[in-house]
Parts: sequence; structure tokens; C-alpha cells
Amino acid sequence: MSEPIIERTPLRDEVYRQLLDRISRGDLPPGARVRDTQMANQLGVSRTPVREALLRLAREGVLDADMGRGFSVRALDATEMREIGAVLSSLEGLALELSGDIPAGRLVELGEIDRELSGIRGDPDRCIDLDEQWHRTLLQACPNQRLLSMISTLWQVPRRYMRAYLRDAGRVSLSTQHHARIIEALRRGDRDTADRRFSHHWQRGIEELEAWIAR
Amino acid sequence: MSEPIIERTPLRDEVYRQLLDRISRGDLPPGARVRDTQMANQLGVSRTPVREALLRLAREGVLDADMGRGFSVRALDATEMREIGAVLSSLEGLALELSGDIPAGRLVELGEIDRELSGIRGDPDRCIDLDEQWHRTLLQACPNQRLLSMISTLWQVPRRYMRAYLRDAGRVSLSTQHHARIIEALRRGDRDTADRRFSHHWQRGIEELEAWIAR
DNA sequence: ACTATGAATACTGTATACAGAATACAACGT
DNA sequence: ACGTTGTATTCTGTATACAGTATTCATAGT
Repeated sequence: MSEPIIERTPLRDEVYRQLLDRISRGDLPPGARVRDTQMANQLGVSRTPVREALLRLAREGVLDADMGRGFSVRALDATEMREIGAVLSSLEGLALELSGDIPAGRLVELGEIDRELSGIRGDPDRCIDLDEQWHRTLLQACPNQRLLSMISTLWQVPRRYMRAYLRDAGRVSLSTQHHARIIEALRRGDRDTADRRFSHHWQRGIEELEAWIAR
Repeated sequence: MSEPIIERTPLRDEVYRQLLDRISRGDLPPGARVRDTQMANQLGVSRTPVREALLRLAREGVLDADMGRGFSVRALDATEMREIGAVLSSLEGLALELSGDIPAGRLVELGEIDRELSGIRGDPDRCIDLDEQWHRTLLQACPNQRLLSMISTLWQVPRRYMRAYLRDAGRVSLSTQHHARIIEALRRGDRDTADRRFSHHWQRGIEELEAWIAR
């Protein structure tokens, strides 16, 4: 009838966040088995909500679920990065198209994120957070909520790759230059160029990660 | 180490299929509550795999999950159709682009599906199946597996709308004409036109459904 | 040393149990 | 008749139990 005033959140959601945190933080490295019993004990809940979260992560491509053998953190693999990257690039492109004109204030905000991003030395996690935040801010105005939520779910995947890459290669990618060029085009109101640069930005990022995976 | 020869499939997958079937078949109409205990009894399994399937369907947008109030079939709503439709259109467009040249044999196959589709009178389910099969066949050659699997998951949504629409309005949509025009462009090897017509096809389909929902 | 064999253990998938919230309903008062 | 309050019942979310399968580790044989 009416909206509940007091929000109760299912345990599985909290467990989901915790697991994602540990995985993207590298606490649970690729290939590591994730035992539900153990997790349940660590988090102080029962196996049920843990399994619910694990099942969800498996559907999202973060975990592997082998029948009878439980869950493990999916190994990094160039094909996955390329495939998800192509999808994400296309979806973010769509979201950008749907976003209408980006107000000047938003562009300033983007510039600030970018400035902070370029100033970072040796903090992969912060770096990834800022990069994702840049994208999220850019697409904030997109009215297609489901599109945005799909995008944010899909980001789980490149995140893991970026983290491993940054941590290993140390090098910060050249994304801030790309970002600046995209903002520049948007400021001029040149959507086509912005779209093209945006897609190029993704392309390069994927290639960079892919090359690194192939070592 | 090696692939298991004998495939064991989790009960949740079978339950998932059963539920989806009952929902898209209109057995469980929009708004209907889905009680896990009841389902478990009907299907002869315990609540656990049922809930796992329900949780998955909720993530896929087929069900609503209200905390403490269980699951119900999501009501049809124009916004959802529009939002998912836009995403699906874009993703199928991408898949088409990635598909390379469609071999002549495939085009013939598409024509046959279309012919059967246009011959149907008053069988919504078969109609939807064929339409989806047409799309699936068209995109079969796309090498991006994850893209294809996302597409097929997303199709769950328009399916429900199409079914309700066809059953109510009775009228078969004009999709076969669109299909023919897309095939024609592909046969000429004119990818740009094909892409444009494909996207137009989606656009019109969404509009048709949307208009009907708004009644 | 290295491979087979088997028992012990750990862990998974599924079933069941339990506590508390939501819903249905009846008795009561107005 | 209609709303209210209390109670019984149903159902959900989470915990726990159980059966069967992997995995591990020690032992024995080559």
C-alpha cells in the first residue's frame, strides 16, 4: 500500500558488497576458491545469504561456479575483457547520446576529477575509483535508469583487470588526456566528436589491458 | 583439471526455466505473487533452489522482490519497456556489426523463419518464439559470446510485453515486413542500411508496445 | 622416489527448522 | 453497517541439518 519508512536491507546485499570489496581489493585474488562456510563464519552470518551473494556474483561474471565444486574468483582472461569491454563501450556510448547536453557545471566537475586523477601516484584503488567516478559523472544525466544500472554492474569486470594491471605495471594509463579531449569536444557542443573520442578512449583502454594480459 | 563428462545441472536452473515458462506463458500474470513454498511444493523440490531462481529472476527484471513481502511478477510498465528496449536495440546493433558478413545460407534461413511467422494467426507464443529466433539467427555469427548471452537474458523483458500485447490486441505486428527489408539490405551487402533498418525496426516495435501499454 | 589406494575430512547442493513479520479474519464496540 | 483491535495463520528471511561428492593426506606397493 504505502512505502515502508524504515528500510530493511537483506543480508545478501551486505554480503554482496563485502565480497565485491574483498575481490576488487585483491584480497581474494583471481583463481582463489571462495568457500561459503568460511565466508559465513568470517562475516558472522549463515551460509544462506552468502550463497545468494555468491550466486549473484557468478551471474555477473566475477566468480566461477562449478557444479559440486563451489565458487572461485574468475581468472583474468583477455577474451572476457575484450567482450565485456565492447559491450560497456557501446552502452556508455548510448548513455552519452541519451544524456542530452551536459551542463557546464558538470564539465567543470569532470575536469576536477581528472585533475585529481592525474595527480595520483601509486594508488591503484583510488585511481580506479576516480576513473569510474568520471564515467559515472559524465553519464549521470542519462534518463535511462536501467541502462545506468547495467553499466554499473558491468563495471565490476574491467575494475578487476584495471586493478591487476595498475598494481603490476605501476604505470597510470593515459586516460586523463583522453578525458580532457572528450570534455573539450563536449564544451564545444560537438557531440559527434565527443562520441568518437569516447569510443576511442574505450578502445585504447581495452587494448592496453589486453596487451598486458597477453604479457 | 579436465571437463566433467557427465553434466550435472543445479536444480535452480531447472526451476528457473520452469518459472520463466509459467510467467511468459501468462500462467503467472503480472502482479501475481509467487510464493516460494507453494512453488517448491508444486515442483517437488525444496524452497532453497526455488528461492535461488526467484532471486535471479528478480535481478533480471521479471520479478519484484520486496523485502519481507516476497516475490511478485512485475507489472508491465511503459518506462521499463522503453528503457530495456533501447538497451537491447543498441546491443543487437552492436552484435550485428560484429557479425561480419552474413552468409547467403543464413539469409535464406531468416527468410524461412519470416515466412512461417507471417503465416501465423492467433498464436502469440509461437509468434514471439519465431521473432526471437529470427533475431537469434541473425546474430548467431557474432563472436562476442557474452554479448549474445546478455541479449538473450534481456529478451525476457520484451517477451512478456509482446505476449500481453499480442494476446490482447490480437494483431500481429508488421515485423515481418521490416525483417524482409533488413534481409534485403544484407543481401546487397549494404551494412549501413541494414543497421539503420534494424534500429528502426526496434524503434517501431517499442513504440507499438508502448502505445498499447498507455492504451 | 614415485604412483596407487583408501580412509578421513571438508565442502557443496539441497532440505528442513525456526523466529519474526505480514496478512487474514473474527469478535467486539460504536 | 462499519471501523478497530486482537489473534491465528501464512509466509518470508535466515539458520541449521543432512546426504553425497571432492579433496586431502597418509600409507603401502612398485
